[in-house]
Order: sequence, then structure tokens, then C-alpha cells
Amino acid sequence: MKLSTRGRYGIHAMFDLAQHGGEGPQPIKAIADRQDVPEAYLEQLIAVLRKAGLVTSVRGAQGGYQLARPAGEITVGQVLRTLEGDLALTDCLLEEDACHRACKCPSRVVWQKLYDGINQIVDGITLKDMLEDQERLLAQGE
Amino acid sequence: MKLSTRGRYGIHAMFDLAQHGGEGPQPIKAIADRQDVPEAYLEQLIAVLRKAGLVTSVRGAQGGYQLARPAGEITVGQVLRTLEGDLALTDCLLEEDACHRACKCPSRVVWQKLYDGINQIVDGITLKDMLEDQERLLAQGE
DNA sequence: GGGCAAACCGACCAAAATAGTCAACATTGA
DNA sequence: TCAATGTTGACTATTTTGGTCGGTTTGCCC
Repeated sequence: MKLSTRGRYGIHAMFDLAQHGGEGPQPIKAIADRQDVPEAYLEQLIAVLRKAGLVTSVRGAQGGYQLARPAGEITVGQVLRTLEGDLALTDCLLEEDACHRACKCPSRVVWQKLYDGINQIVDGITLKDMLEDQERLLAQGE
Repeated sequence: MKLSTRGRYGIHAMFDLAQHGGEGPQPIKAIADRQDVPEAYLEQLIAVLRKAGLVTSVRGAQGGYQLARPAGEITVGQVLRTLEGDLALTDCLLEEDACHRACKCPSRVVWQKLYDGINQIVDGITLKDMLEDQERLLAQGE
């Protein structure tokens, strides 16, 4: 029950873009170096984020990527769902009749509670919130 | 980011034992049949639950398994953590310095919030709660 | 006290998901 | 034009998952 690297790297990359907000398009290589993610792999992930409309790209020399919207309007939930798929911990919640038992089992109630809780948390955190966390952490560290 | 079958089967099995509380030890085969889980595999899982002290076994003919404590004192969280390991979505929260960045990154804050949220949910649900959910579901179905 | 039903144990295995790599091509700014 | 960058898709090694199988031990019941 671990988050895959896709989700983790994705959040790191998006946070990186938020940090370098006003500085023009950021090339993959720059993001990859700063966040310590394999460049070729990050490329894959960012392509998905672009198709989902979370980042925009600028092609050609001096090109790169930028957030498609202000950091305060992009949530962790949007990023994670884009890269990890629906955050349901079990298929029972998604597929039509994944459990042939007609899904009246009380286990389903448990999975549903988890699903709701997780989504509520990740949708409640924006990239801007993370920037503010960062400020706090830095201030604390001194 | 899915729960593995270990956790799901485990919850099903434990719920099954809760349902057959006063009826003496339940053999693996009976549980496996009722819950539609491969018998040989369930054996593995239940061995772990036994070692964790969540169920007790009776050996020999007419033997089987029982809950080690009343259903109201066993939480979904205990079962899931036993079979799935710690419910941290990322190693960053567990290992000493898993991220060489000294873990001051705001991503960690996100993972921590998820970790706390998930644990709070699963530790708040006992097998007894599930039995009651079952009652409600059955009553509703009619 | 012997047979049988069950728990118990450990090795083994196949398929799927994960985490990447790599090569080739497209686009565009300088 | 050329160099930097984005874009795409195919390929691969490793790990995790989801089991199976064979055998041993235990103890109730007849």
C-alpha cells in the first residue's frame, strides 16, 4: 500500500514548478536535477500532467514547463489522481460489481470511509499550501 | 496505490470469525469457502494474524481459529497493519533519512497528513462496528 | 490406539506492476 | 542551420504480488 514513484516524483516536480513560478519555463533537466529524479522518467510523467492540463509546455530552445494555473488552484489531489489513477484502495469502489457479492459487504463500508478520508485530505492541500509549509520549515530550521 | 489482497482477505477472514463468534473454532476451509479465498493462501495470512496475537488456533481434528479478543477490541487498523505492514504511503516517513534531503521537504508534510488521516480512520473501526454495519445493510436490503 | 481432520511450516513459482532506459523524431528560438 | 528542447513509443530489469505444493505435527473420535 505504497504510493508509487509516479505520485511522489509528480508532487516533487509540481512543487518545483511552483517554486520557480515567475522565472519562465523550466526545462525537464533543471527540474530533474533539483528534485533528483531520472530525467527520462520525469519526461514521461510530465507528459501525463500536460495532457491533464496541469502544466503547459513551451517548445524549442529556452523552452520548458510551467504550471497551467496559479499554485493556489492546483491541489495535491489533482496531481496524485492524474499520475496514480483514482485513489480508491480497492477496485470494489470503482468497477461495476467488482465483487460478485453485490457489494453489500461491510468491508466495502470500510474502504469507502478510507476513500472519502484520503480524498478529503489531498484535495485540501494546494501547491500554495506547500510553499507556505516550506517557508515555515525554513524559518524553523534557523 | 491499491490495498493488496492480503489486507482485503484478512479483513474478510476476521469479519467472518467475528460473525461466527460463539460457534467454536472455525477451520480454514470453512472461512475460505464462505469468503471465497484460496484456502492455501488464507493459511499463510492467518498464520501471520496468529503470530500477531489477533487470532488463536486449536489444533487437531475439530480444530480451527477464533478471535483472540472480543470483536469490539479488534480494529481494522490492527488487522491491516499486521498484513500490509505500516500504512505509510511513502518510506520517507519510516526509514531513518530515507530521503537524503534530511526530509525537510514539504512533500513530507503531505505524506504525514495522509498517514495520520488513514490511521485515524482504520483505528476508529472495530470488527464489532462492521457487524453492526452488516445489520444495517441487511435491514436496508429488505 | 489408529485414522483422519485439522493446524503448521517452508520452499517454490508465475504473472503483473514498477521503475526505469533508450532510440528516434519534431519543433522552434537564436 | 543548428542546437536545445519537447515528444513518442518500444523495450527491459527488478520487485512485488498472489499464490501453490509437499510434507510434518497435533489431537479428537471411534
